[in-house]
Amino acid sequence: MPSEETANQRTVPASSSSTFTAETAEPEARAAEDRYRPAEIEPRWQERWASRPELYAAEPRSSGKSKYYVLEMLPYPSGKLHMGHVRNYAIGDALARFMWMQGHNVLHPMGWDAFGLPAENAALKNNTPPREWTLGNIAAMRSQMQRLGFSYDWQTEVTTCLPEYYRWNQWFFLKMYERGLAYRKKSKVNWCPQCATVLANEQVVDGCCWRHEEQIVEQRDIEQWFLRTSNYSQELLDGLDGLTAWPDKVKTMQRNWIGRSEGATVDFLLETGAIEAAKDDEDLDSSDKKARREGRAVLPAREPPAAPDEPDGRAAAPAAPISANVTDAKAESKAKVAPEAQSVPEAVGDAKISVFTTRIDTIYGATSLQLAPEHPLVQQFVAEDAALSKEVASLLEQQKKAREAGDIGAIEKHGVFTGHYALNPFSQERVPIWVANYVLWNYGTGAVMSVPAHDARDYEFAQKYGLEIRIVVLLRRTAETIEGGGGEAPMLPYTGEDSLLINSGQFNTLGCVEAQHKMAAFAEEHGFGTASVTYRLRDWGISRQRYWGTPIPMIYCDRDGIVPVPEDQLPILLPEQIAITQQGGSPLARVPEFVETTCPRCGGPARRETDTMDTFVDSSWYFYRYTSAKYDKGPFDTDAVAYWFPIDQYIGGVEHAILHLIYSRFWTRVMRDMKLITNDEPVTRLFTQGMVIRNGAKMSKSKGNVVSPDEMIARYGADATRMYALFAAPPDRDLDWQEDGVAGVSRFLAKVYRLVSKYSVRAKNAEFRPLTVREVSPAALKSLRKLHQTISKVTQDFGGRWHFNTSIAAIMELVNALMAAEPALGSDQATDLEVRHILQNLVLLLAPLAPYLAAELWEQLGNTDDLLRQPWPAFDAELAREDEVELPVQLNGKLKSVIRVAAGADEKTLSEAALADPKIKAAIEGKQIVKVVVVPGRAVNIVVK
RNA sequence: GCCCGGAUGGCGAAAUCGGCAGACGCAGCGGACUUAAAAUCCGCAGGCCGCAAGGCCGUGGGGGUUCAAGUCCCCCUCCGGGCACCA
Repeated sequence: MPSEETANQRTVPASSSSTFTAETAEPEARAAEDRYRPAEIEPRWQERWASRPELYAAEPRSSGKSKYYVLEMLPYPSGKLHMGHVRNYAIGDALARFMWMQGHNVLHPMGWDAFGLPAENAALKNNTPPREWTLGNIAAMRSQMQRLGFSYDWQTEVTTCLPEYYRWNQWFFLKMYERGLAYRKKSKVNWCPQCATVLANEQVVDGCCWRHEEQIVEQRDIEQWFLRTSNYSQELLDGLDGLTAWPDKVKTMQRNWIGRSEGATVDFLLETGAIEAAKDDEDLDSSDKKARREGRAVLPAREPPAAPDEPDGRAAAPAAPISANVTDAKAESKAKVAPEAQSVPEAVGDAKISVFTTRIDTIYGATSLQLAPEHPLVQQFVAEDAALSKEVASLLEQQKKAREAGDIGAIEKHGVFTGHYALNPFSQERVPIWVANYVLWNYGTGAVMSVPAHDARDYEFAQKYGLEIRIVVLLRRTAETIEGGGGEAPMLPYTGEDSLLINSGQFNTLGCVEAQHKMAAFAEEHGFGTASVTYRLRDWGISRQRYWGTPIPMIYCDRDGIVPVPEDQLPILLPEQIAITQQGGSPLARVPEFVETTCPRCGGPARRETDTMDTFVDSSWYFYRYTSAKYDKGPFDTDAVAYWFPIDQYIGGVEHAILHLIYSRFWTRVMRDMKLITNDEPVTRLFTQGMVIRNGAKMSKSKGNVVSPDEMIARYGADATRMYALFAAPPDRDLDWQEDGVAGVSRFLAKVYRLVSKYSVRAKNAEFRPLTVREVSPAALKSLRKLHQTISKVTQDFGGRWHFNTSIAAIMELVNALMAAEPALGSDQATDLEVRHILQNLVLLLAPLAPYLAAELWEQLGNTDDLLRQPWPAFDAELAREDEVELPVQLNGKLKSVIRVAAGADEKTLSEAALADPKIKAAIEGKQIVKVVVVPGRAVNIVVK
């Protein structure tokens, strides 16, 4: 038997000392007495791992193992990792290593979100080309990651600023253009007059330019490319219900962002004669509005109609038929104008005003209409009324100011009567048309009906301007007569069961909800409205007037208008020799070699689009590329994606809850509709880790509370740094960085090192195999029990809640227990087999948490194969079982004593044992026992009086 | 204003199903080893009263359910985050 044999091979007689020490004759023995030196261990293993790039590579799809794709959000290559990165990656790495050990085929990649403005700023500051700066930063950060020992497969590395990657951004863009999902239109952007350039939203701080703190950022209308995210609003919303393993918080944020609102659009006819010219002059924007109002998606003016054979009708809606002719004609004429010179004339009018309302049931209480200052009809009114024009300009200015101050919610309500009236389609009542600064042009139809009695905002406005406040909803229980309007009106917005309509013609006596349905149906029947749904989610403007991004593959030709770059001409390379200056506008526009090209259609001279894409485009699909990072026939190998997707676990900061995570859900659906992939969602499980804070604030340079990972590694080692990041708090909560805590973890690792290396010589004598409870020696039983209890605890934590802090605490307890049991373990009371079993399993438990130390000790225990592919320790319930347990005994719910009883004792035994306890006996002396509550395995409570 | 989180010793935290509140670690105190220090090891440690045995109080505050509440229910306070004249 191996156990006997190895026992005989013991090199040192156990009787030589009460605790076993390896003899100095052995070379390992000197190492064994040595201290834990991460500065020596870690670089040694880094070198060994670096020389074996296949070590962390996923196995072939045919491996037969079940796949597990674990991913951390890719970083922007700023040049240095911060502690937030370390925490994020330590979580992912622990999981990846655990999953390998659980026998999965693991994909665990890393890449770089490498386009973006900081590179241009660095270029300005240091006169370094953005590419050079970025690639240098990547190299530095990659080496930091390697020093931290993360198990990334660097063979699948993705860098978004390289043409091999961004050409597929361009390809996707062309595909979306073909499908009507990419379009160009004029839109408002942030503009800094001093920089003479467009700013990203992130560069606008409290309404001012980030470089010129006193400079208020203006809104300018600029032609931009948009992706039609709004086509997927409903699907993106519905999809959230299926994401059961996403945090509720993130789903709620996305729901808010998508902002679905159910209601109705209702047309108010403009009073006859108001604007002669308006009649029958359906223009671009008004047809847009009409389409919106009719619940259809709006197609842009200048793009081909959507393909009729849409896979499932989800992606693109048909063009609005009413305006198709007009649209096409305009598209024709406009396409011939140079892009810079293009301007979309504002709409000139409509014979009716559509309003979107969630409260059609209150329409009889609408005592005015309020239009947004930008509403086309307002423009028309203004044209013939100079005084009104001034007032409207001032309203617009107020709105702009408020928006710039980021404070649109607190704007003081102002409005002006236009002098015109519309007709309420239900009551035929004349309703004054106002312009108001609180009505937003980019939501709903840009016009609202004002019902002061049942809406707080409308009430405030009506009070101020003396408009009629007409109650049309009563609390049913208080209503006496319909005609008299006797009864109590509900608190402002009320639609509950107890509601009752009055003053509402044929709809009187209905409840609000019922009325909403009936009135929408009525409007539809009579052709002046329809039930409709509005979303807050808007199309995604991706044009950036910047250099360091993906060039948008479009060409402007004087003859042929906007012409997409033919696919076979991709990639459109970003020119690299370019002077970065502070001059405004797109830097690429000043590179003639880039701009000047020939039209793919007519061969004549033409100009390239000089804007680049938002970098969120890059990160919307990068994780698909990891599955086949070197593939060059498409963005990815669809078979590889089919195997690996969806991502099993995605880990990152909650700050990406909306932008990146909505965009990538959108992109996934577009790719699905393109038949590239079959999954609807990219990510099955999402985990958002907490921030790393120090001295009460998020680590940041400006707060001066940053701790550098390099410094921590130099002082305590990568293992201790990582493990502290997992130990100091559960991963979903904010983590308070305390350097003393890192020192504590480091001390713990040193203790493990001493313990294992002290007995490694002895352990090597025995094989490593499972033990049964029958064969273990009495001296080792306690340690083995603790070991298996720990295995159970750690395995549970990894599989479920990810509370690595308690896993680590459990392993610390185990090590403390082993130290206490050292006399027994070190003597021949315990066998080599048992020592090996305990130490080797301890090392396996540590493998995902402290990979360097684990690898080192794994080798000291005589193993030569890779720790990463070892099976996770097997839990033996028999070995873990305690035969005696302590149970609290309460008196009237208060702890009075603790009894030791056999595990699994029945109620009667427990009750008797509790009552026999001397402390309890004394305490209940002379009292009457009302009852004894026994919960086996939990507690005994004696109720007395 | 609306929607999410959170509040437990000097500090980070634990208590997964309602059953010994404070595991584990940090900082602290005492001791062993040492000429000394470092390192290491052992012990103490929620608050108040008490020489002690022991008692009382204690998970942001107030109420409730229960044999039993950090945990469940109702109300409130404070802190963090998201959204916001969204019609």
